[in-house]
Amino acid sequence: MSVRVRFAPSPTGFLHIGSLRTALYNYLFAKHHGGQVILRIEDTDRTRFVQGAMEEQIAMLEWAGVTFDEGPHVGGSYGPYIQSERFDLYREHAQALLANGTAYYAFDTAEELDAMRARQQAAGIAPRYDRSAMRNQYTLGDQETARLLADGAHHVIRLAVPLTRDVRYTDLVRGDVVVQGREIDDQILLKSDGFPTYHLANVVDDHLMAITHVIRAEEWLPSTPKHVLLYEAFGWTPPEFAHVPLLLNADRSKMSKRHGDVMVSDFRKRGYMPEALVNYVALCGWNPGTTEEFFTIGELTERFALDRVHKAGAVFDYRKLEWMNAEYLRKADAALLAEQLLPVLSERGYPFIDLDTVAATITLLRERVHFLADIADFGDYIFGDTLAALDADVEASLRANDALVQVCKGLVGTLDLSSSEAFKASVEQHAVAAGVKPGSLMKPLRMVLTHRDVGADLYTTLALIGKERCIARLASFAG
RNA sequence: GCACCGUUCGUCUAGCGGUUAGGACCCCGCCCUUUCACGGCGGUAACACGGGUUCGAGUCCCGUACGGUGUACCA
Repeated sequence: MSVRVRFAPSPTGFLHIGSLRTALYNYLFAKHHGGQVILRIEDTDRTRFVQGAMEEQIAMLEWAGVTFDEGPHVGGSYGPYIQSERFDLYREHAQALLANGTAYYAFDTAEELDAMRARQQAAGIAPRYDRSAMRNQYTLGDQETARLLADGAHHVIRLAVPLTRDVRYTDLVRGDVVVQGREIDDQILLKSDGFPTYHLANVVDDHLMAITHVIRAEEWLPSTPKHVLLYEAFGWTPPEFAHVPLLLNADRSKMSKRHGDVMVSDFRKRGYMPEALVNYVALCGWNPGTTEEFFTIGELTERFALDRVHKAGAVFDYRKLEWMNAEYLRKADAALLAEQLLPVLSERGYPFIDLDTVAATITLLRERVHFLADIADFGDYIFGDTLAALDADVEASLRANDALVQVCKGLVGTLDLSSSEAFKASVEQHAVAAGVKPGSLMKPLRMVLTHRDVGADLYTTLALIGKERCIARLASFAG
């Protein structure tokens, strides 16, 4: 049987970095086995729906290179792929459960349920739906239930969890998991508004869409027994489950907004390359078993296996991500990067610069920065005509350097940028005349010409700035 | 509280009974470079604790501690 996995986000906002990783693992696993990846939108909670969230999430996924074989945006033969368009299906299936006695009607109000929980809490017992004390099909009887239903009373449908047995399943990441039935709540399947809960919709859809492997985050682990029970109630074979570890904040809590950027769009905005983000995130919880750590998404697909997924959560290390982005920045094609940098440059008000110059600047400076856009700042003395203001003290000490002033003056007429050697020779000539070693002039010269004390090789930098602008800068300093 | 899951350097991790416990990020030192960075070399740093099992345990078992997740008519 062909592998079919699904990524099932709910359209309540932007795509979380953890969701990206879950989607990625699904994608890698399916593609590794030559299977299909399905996108399904779980919008059964009408109150949390956010307009445009689905499109945003798809866009971010595609930016990262995670694509789908089926989904609301590409179609497929198991649709519709949006749960709100499948409501009849859930109702029918809930009815089937009612008919075979694995589900029942309940009529409790929110207040009654709150009171129940308060009582349980006071008594020091676990809050769980008390089937024998609340207003439901069991306590009311079939006749009263039918009457209430006929009256149009608000009701829900709950799963009748068998109290006396264990529920067990094998998790592909964690191994065997056993939970006692009495620990599992009588989960609501169909809400009083007629909409299904996640639990029902998820099981029905996974079955109907022929999903073979459910790969999702660890937070779903505690509710998996309910799902296993649902498959049983329907008489279906459950899919394989794999619960992948969470991405964590530095304090080891579930990765969240308060501790830094968590939306994929944030990372994109900050200038991360998708290849770097995917590579890094893949390594949070999975490794190939070797010491290699650079992988394209294709290589990840080749190597990925669920049995090499780590069990414990991974603290998200922004610094290592940054390092990895820098690595990708150094290896990427300079011409391609130049095209990406061009709009940034014009946004910052630099005059039009030809692509080759931008590419050459990127090649020159990329190993000194972590992000492509940093080059726009770092290379301001190449891209712009005017230099950043000089610190007053620095300027004073520069002007106090007689030899430097003298050399700069001389260079105005004789600066030779035809080659590195020619440049050095022209500096040397004036340095000797001024009675100083040429080497001692390199730093101050850089200061005069770029207003920076650090940078790439001076000759190459100057060549990029161009003779004309260099001479103007020398003249403005020495003149 | 209860249930489930987890626990190797600060962080990501390798390890699947016998290792000087390896790699990467970070940090530090040296080299390269009259700058910065890259690069190269080297260094600091970990098996949560207690019992077993075994000739031998980071590796297997049981406890304890700590942490996380869940405990909704949210997903």
